[in-house]
Amino acid sequence: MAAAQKDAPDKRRMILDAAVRVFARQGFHHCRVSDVADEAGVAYGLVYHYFNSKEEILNTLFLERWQIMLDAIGEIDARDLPSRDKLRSVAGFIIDSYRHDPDLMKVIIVEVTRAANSFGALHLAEIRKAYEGIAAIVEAAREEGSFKSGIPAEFAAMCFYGAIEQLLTGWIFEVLPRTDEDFERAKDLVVEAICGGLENGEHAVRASDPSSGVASRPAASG
Amino acid sequence: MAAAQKDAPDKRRMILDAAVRVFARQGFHHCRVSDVADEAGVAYGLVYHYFNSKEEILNTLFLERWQIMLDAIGEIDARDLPSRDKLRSVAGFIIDSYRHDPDLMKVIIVEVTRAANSFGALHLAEIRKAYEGIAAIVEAAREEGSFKSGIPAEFAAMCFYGAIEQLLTGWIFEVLPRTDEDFERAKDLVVEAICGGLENGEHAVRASDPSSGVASRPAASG
DNA sequence: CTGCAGATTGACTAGTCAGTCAATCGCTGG
DNA sequence: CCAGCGATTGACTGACTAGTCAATCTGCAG
Repeated sequence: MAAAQKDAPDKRRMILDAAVRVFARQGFHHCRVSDVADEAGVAYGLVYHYFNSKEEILNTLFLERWQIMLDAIGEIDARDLPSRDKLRSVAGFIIDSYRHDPDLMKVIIVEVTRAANSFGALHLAEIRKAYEGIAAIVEAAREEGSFKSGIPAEFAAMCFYGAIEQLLTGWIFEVLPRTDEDFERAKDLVVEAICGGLENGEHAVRASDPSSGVASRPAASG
Repeated sequence: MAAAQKDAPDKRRMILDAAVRVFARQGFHHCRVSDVADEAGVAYGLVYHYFNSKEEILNTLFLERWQIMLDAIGEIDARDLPSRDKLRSVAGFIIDSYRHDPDLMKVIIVEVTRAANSFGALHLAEIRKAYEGIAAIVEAAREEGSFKSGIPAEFAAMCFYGAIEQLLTGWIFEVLPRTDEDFERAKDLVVEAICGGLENGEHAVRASDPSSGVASRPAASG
């Protein structure tokens, strides 16, 4: 029993950690279960001793990490802080998650978060909770008047989360620099961009009437 | 030759259109080439008459559409408009692209844009051009002083594009409502959120207009 | 020492599917 | 009417791999 609780979780964890590396390197669909087993240094069959399928490994990885994020968002929301600082904390948490384990975040974003036909659909409810957690922060800000009432909280949450996920994607694809300084700066910049806006407050540039002829056509073909 | 330009492109186009539907419905990895052939109403082998591989179909779909978007962004940038209106046009174009052909945009976002290990990496340069096109608009705004100089144009472009892509993802996953009105409103809201920011300018407009239909998305869901 | 139970092994099976290819179709020009 | 050629067909193959399973190992309790 002591062995069962010392060795067994050990190998299981080794398999999960190996899977993160393999999935991140080759992609879930382009790797074999034997790649994971080899990376973990265990026999092929042992993977199926701990997991029922290849997919279950990915599910486990996602759920483990996502729950941590949901807990973090909930905890941040409960703090007594200005709304902007709460969003800054959320951005900081997600960015630090990437910094701490880029492979895992890569796998979650690439293989789950955007996989509308497989894992994404399966975990839709979980993914949604993250939006809702952020929306709760925005909603409180709207009610207290610090955020615009004209932008629905759920909509604002999507924009905010989307901006952050795009930054992670930029790092994953190596189109954005990845020094410690870049990560730290990004935390502040993304909050400034979304909460404060891109426009200069001083100039107070008024946009033209949105219903006017600012044409946008998707160039219909076929 | 008349036949070659009338019939041949016809079947080819039927295969491409069928592939969009099948890829969107089942996902690129979860469908068979025979599914595409069946959907198109052609024989299996004909797919390989027009395309060298299953992947080439996806590449073709992506490149066709992405080029249209790059052209649109370039054309919008060249217009004589305030920067905010340019970004409004870009957002409008992308959102209308989704509205016009949701399956195609779903495939592009789900199978290419976020597929860091396969197609995404292959088309990284193309994807990047979109960021750069948006960044050019932001950069002009910074130089003329209407946008904050403290937020790098490339960074702002990532946030802006990320917010839009997240909206599309929300529609794809059906977590956001998809009426015509929702699409139209989203165009203005995303620009207001990113350019104007979520925060209230100077004064909190607390109990100004609670009955207005602007903020009418109930957050009552559990 | 013995036997159980869970951990571990890796060869094997069963099924899948991308891509091939030889045959056939159908148009067009001679 | 035929020859030629691209378009079209769909059965077939070769390669791949997720998941199974019977054998083996290991630690421990009796």
